[in-house]
Amino acid sequence: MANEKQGSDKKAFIMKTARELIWEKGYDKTSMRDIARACSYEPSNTYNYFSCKEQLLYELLEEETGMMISLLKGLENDGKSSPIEQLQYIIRQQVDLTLGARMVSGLMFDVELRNLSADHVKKIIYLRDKFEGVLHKVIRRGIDAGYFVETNERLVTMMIISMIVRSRVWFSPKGEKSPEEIADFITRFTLNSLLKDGKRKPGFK
Amino acid sequence: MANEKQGSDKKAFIMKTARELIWEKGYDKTSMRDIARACSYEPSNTYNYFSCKEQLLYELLEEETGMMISLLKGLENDGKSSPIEQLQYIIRQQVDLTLGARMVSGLMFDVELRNLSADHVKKIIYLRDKFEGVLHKVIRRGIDAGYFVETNERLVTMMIISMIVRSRVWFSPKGEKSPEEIADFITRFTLNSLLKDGKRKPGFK
Amino acid sequence: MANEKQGSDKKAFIMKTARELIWEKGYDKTSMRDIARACSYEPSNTYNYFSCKEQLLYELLEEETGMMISLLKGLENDGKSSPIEQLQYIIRQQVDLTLGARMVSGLMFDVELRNLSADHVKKIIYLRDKFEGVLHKVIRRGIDAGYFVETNERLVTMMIISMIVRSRVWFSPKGEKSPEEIADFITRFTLNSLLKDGKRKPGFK
Amino acid sequence: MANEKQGSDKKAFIMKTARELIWEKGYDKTSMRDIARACSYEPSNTYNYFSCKEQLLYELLEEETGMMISLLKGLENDGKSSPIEQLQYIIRQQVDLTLGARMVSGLMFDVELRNLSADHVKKIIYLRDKFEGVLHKVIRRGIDAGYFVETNERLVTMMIISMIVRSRVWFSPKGEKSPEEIADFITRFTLNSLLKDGKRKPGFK
DNA sequence: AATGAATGAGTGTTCATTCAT
DNA sequence: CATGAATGAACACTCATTCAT
Repeated sequence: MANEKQGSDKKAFIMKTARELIWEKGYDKTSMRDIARACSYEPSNTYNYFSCKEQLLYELLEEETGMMISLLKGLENDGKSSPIEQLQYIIRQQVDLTLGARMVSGLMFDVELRNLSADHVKKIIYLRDKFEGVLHKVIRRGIDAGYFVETNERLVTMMIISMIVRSRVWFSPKGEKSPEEIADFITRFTLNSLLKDGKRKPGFK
Repeated sequence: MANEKQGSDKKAFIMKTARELIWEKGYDKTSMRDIARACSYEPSNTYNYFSCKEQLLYELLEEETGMMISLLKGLENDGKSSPIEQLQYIIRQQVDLTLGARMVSGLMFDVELRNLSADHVKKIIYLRDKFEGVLHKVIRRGIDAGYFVETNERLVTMMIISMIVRSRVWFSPKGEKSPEEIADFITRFTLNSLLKDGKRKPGFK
Repeated sequence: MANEKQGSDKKAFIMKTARELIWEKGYDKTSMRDIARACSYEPSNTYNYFSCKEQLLYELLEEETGMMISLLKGLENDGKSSPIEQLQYIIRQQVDLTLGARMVSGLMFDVELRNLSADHVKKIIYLRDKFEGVLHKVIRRGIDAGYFVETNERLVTMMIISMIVRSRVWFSPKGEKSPEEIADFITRFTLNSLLKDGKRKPGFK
Repeated sequence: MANEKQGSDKKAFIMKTARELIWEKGYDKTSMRDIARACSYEPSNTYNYFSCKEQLLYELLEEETGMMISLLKGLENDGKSSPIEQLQYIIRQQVDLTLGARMVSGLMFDVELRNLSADHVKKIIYLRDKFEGVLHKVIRRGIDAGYFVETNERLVTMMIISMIVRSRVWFSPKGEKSPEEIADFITRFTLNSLLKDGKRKPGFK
């Protein structure tokens, strides 16, 4: 009768609401009261779903990391598509997650991590490492297959993630570039650095 | 006589202390009490130097941006050194600021900006734009002079800053790479992307 | 068949659990959640058995007082055994109730009384007075029969109860004295004070 | 201008107020708001004087124990007055502390002890043991000097304290007995038990 | 320049309890 | 009988800030 969304999965509804608020104002500035109010119920009720505020943040970040990883499922051992195509695919997916309508991951991840308990940090880092591992492999395969110049794949991974994640800081929905164009730019910028002479395109915008 | 410096330096001392704490724990988690205690005086005394907490943060960020810019002084209209050398110089300076012993700028900048008043945000953004403007020009000069491939210098600027700034997230002082090596890597990664075929080095680590 | 006892015993089970917790932590520090969790069901279920927390406490104290009294049944009008034997019997029973394995009464009684409603307090006091009345009579009979020196039997009653009740504060299960020995000591200490010269034992430990 | 008492020793004023409230309602039922309201200032101000609620209780109990002990100063090594006089003196002082106008110690002590941190409990127990030690010695001296029958002085100490402390539970200011009379009764009851045949009074009320 | 007392709004969280299912 | 969701009042405590001294 009331809110139709609430019936089926109230916990998911709280998480969605909380994510938006934390995304906007940050974990510290978002109070349990804020979240409850935005869900239009009383603060104490939140504790029927999450044991404490930190637990809520943890589940949020866990969900996010999960999403990032799930998009890469199957890619790791996919031998058909070229490393170039794979790189392009990964960057597109992650930029979409960061800047797209579903805006779900990104800088929040980096910054709010320190609000987690040591135990929870460990778990999230474990997931993040799995994600980074996929990127490592793709780049390494590109080098071994002769597409890319010899380089340090771990650092390249960091560069790519940095460019993606921080796009949230300077991206403007009203700006001249769409998320897709930004993804393409990051891809071109990266490939232009990695590809050997002769395999590169002359320029990129 | 012994403490003649203290009079004028007291404010600087508070800022230094505050910067370290905010750097470590974030603006929200750093209370005026924390700062005062670390300075070993009473909280109320802070208000003899700063009208409010937000003002303190503002002056911190202003000082930071100032430092970033001052390192670029003279570079903008320097026609002698090549864009390649200039790029290398800028990246080195900024990485040092971010990861070096004086650790003073970086991600804090991006994140804490939202704790400023609208008016203060405007002022900081103005300074930041000046900084970015130098990078634009350097890259544009590199393109015009035939060193770099044709590209969007604004986006390239963002890529470079992203790679620098976020290095703070994954950098470990105990890790295998020193700040200098990271600066070099970012420089090589960028130049490898920008330089035309034949002008690049075969690989980079 | 197997659990035919459970139906009616469930309430008793809750009371047993609640008593232990309240005994240990006190009424205020024992939440309905605590009790429910210790019974391994949900808090709201408690309200199928007790209208509110105060009611639960009331029934607990009522049960306790009942136990204290029931142990004295028949004693009041028992003309056979001497007042000395009767006093000894009473003290033993009450110390056992306070310090014995079933640990069921004692200081909790004194302290938690203020958590009851005025109405409930009255009822409990009424029962407590009945208990004290038995002690009065025993002592009075001892005086009248020439065993005990002339004294104020009401105050003597208070002394005896005080010694019994507060034993819970300093009693240690690992200590050198067992509950039985403590009961004996209280009995000897009291009798030594009450008995006339010549009827006393020379010393007591 | 406002409250004349506040100026000189505000902390003492808070403690006095808090003691009365805790005495009346118990530690758990007395909120920091209650205490602040009774002092007519805002709750947060309490924390300028006490780091937390537990610290307030601790200082209260420490003060109390201190008072109990200070009344015994000089008694321990006083060879002039007889153990009988000393016992009488101690019981009078403690009953006065418990039931007199200054009502400061007593059952609260026993019960609220569990609200202290382990560390604070240790400190209070240490002080309490000092107090009990004096009683031990007085009784032992009475035995050795031939006044008292041979007995366990530690247990006798417990009996005496129990009778004193719990008087608070049944004492009524409107009742027939004054604190002085109660003290006398406890003294007589005790002495009658301890004194040898022939040294006792025939009865006591 | 520095302090200590004071404030009032706010924080995360707990609690006894209710109610529809 | 039993549950899970919901409530609203309360709690200890923290915060940035003010102000008289």
